[in-house]
Amino acid sequence: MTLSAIAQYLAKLERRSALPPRDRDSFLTLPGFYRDYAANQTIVAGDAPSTHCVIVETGFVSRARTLGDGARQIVAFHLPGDAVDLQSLLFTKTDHEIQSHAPTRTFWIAHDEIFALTERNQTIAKALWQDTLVDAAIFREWTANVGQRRARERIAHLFLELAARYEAIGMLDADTFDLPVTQSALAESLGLSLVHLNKSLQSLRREGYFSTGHNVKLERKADLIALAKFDGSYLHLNGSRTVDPKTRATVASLVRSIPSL
Amino acid sequence: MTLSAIAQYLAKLERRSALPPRDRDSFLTLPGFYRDYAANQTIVAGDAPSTHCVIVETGFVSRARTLGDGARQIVAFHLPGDAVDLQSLLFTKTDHEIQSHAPTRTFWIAHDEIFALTERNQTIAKALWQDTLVDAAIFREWTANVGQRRARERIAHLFLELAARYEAIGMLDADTFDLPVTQSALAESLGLSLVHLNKSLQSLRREGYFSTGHNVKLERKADLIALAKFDGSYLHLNGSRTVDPKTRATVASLVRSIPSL
DNA sequence: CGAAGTTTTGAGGACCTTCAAAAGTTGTGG
DNA sequence: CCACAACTTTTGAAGGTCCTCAAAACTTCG
Repeated sequence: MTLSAIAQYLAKLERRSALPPRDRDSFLTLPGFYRDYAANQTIVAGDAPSTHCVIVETGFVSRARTLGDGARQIVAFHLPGDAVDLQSLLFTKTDHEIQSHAPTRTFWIAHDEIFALTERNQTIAKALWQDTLVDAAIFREWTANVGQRRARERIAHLFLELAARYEAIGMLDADTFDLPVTQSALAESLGLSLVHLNKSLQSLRREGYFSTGHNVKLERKADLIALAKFDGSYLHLNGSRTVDPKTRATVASLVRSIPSL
Repeated sequence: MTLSAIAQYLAKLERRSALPPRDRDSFLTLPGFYRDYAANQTIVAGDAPSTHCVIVETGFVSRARTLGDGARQIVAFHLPGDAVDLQSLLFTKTDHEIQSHAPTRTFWIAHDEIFALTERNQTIAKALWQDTLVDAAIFREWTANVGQRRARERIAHLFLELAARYEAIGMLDADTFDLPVTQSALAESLGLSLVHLNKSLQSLRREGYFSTGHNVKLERKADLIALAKFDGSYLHLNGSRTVDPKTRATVASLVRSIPSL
């Protein structure tokens, strides 16, 4: 049994900070509608007006930015329970394309419904804001990944990120996860040419780091972590804002005591 | 006369959506303290607890992520009137270093003060959230820049982004802006080696695209835009939601009074 | 079984990196 | 105000990573 999109998304938010039961209900009753897509379809076009927030219930989705000359950079992959489009909640236009890579079921919530909810519920507003900040942390990590690592390390890093995120939603089984994208899409997400991505993938497979098919099985996860120098804390998957007030006060006073330079 | 850090930041927020006068006041009276830094100093360490939000009043600041092997990726530059650390407002730890590249004056506001304000003021909460979303859009664009463009185009793109952002705060004068960073830092922001950055810079200068010193003068801006395929809409500099024109004019005139350094 | 899409292979060359050192610049103290 | 140290920019050269082009092999699906 698959949980509804909203329930999955709620679970994701609550992994970071729990919500009171009443808030939970008002979240779960947000009105919206479902929409299904086959693989390789455009869910939101690059220049579409931004009116709804899309949550993935099942499937696999990418967000891409198309540059002037036709080059595309995939800037995020989204798994079940991810909110794809909160990034454009406060803008009138999306600035990127959303695309399905596998049969995908989405739930659509009008922005106005979200505003109505956040305006009367601080806790939820904060949880949503936090979620967009986690996305932003992932964007930064991707910039670092593409800017500082070379092909094999980039691949390893991406696979480890996906494994960690699948694990968080209970969909990592024996270090194996779905990756229903073409090598061409992988290349676009890693800033590599298709040919070079292919050869790098092969060399990693040959060395037994992982095997790939419709899914990826990490065979030598520890070695991959070492190869990519992976540190998944940027994913903020475990409760991060559970700081007891006493600690907070102590830290604050420490900071205050640092003299100006 | 330079506007205070908060006033500059408020002006930045209001360029996107105007605030009612009362909200403006509660924003401007946020308590905090100033801290000054010489060039090339660490403002926030990579593993520091996240307790305050830092606004740049004057100077030039970078945010960088250090990878396991010592490689660094600068993921953002911040100009006067930018809030550097809103990205970690809802986390307990920063995951990046903040560094000054020129003599810099910062204003520090405790997170708790910001929470207290946003909890009683929806409009401000939304404006701050929106600001973090704009930052995220810039992160995405940087990923695309590093992933899809080659050295000369990357440089052109970065310079055009900085020019647009300086222009928005009234600090672009004859297509000239301050860039008080070493080539080494530039290289770290663009995912290039120092040597290759240097040679690419030289070739662009030789062809008359721009001249550089402590500041950058874009001599052939239109050609640069074509070279980089630059489309600055991701910066969300002009009112993207609702700005009442009168307010815009007021703010603009305030901003105009900020002199160049 | 054929058509369309995807992965793989090969080869040549461009882009970019690394290493190492020289030249130029900035800041400091005598 | 000069001299020296530290830092930054520039140069050269060799080599690796990665890209482009082009075509073959493989897979998927109607």
